[in-house]
Amino acid sequence: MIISSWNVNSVRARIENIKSYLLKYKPDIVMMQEIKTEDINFPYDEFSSMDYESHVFGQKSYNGVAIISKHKLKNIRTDLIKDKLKQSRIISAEVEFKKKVIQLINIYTPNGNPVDTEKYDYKKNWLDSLIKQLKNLSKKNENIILAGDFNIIPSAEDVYNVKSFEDDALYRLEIRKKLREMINLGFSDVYRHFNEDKEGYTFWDYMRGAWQKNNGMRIDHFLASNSILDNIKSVNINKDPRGREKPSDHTPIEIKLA
DNA sequence: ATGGTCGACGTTCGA
Repeated sequence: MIISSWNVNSVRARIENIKSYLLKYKPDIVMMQEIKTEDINFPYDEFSSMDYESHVFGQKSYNGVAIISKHKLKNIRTDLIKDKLKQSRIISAEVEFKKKVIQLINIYTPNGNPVDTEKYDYKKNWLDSLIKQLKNLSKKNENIILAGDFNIIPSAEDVYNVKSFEDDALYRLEIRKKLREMINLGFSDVYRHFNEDKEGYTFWDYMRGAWQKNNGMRIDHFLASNSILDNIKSVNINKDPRGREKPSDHTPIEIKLA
């Protein structure tokens, strides 16, 4: 089973790019972020005609997350985080795999820039709320896959020019520590589990020819409960969609379960 | 040097 996470930067603007990806790589489940639309305008029919069911937590113009799946998903939840601003940034669902119920949690963490503003505080509070919830959920179900756009660069080797990011909301020590807190609850950064020091960028800005110059960063992640690591056979950052026409600024990261 | 580029119920904001 292939599970993919992809910040699509508008599901409607990206629909042809997404369909090409689904046709070519046939992921079983895609956890999407930044769909940038209300539920009512989500392209349900496009995906159902390709045998995907859709579960959507949308929002007008900004944010929004969704999970599309070829397998039946259960217990869809969008209430896992107390969000003062009521932004649509988290959706979870359960999928059964080899007699195990795996809880899939799809997140779009606030960007947090510029630092030392209410935006930065919102990111910190949002992450604190997520950590608290993860702690609770881990007690109930030891099989959790948390994926999405974390807007966190884990380490210096995960960004093209660390000097310019030292005081950025994606890399500040305080923010990296929150990722560490999550991992310390009993999770692994799946990409780093399989790749000790290999570059694994998932995002390249539209500006300044970042893609052509490979000025990227690794901010889209899969965290998996250590108890299900044995079921994860591989991880792949699929750079194909980023190089196509009308790309998102992010590219999908995929894990294979068996 | 505050540029550059995307997307959205856009004439500006968020990334």
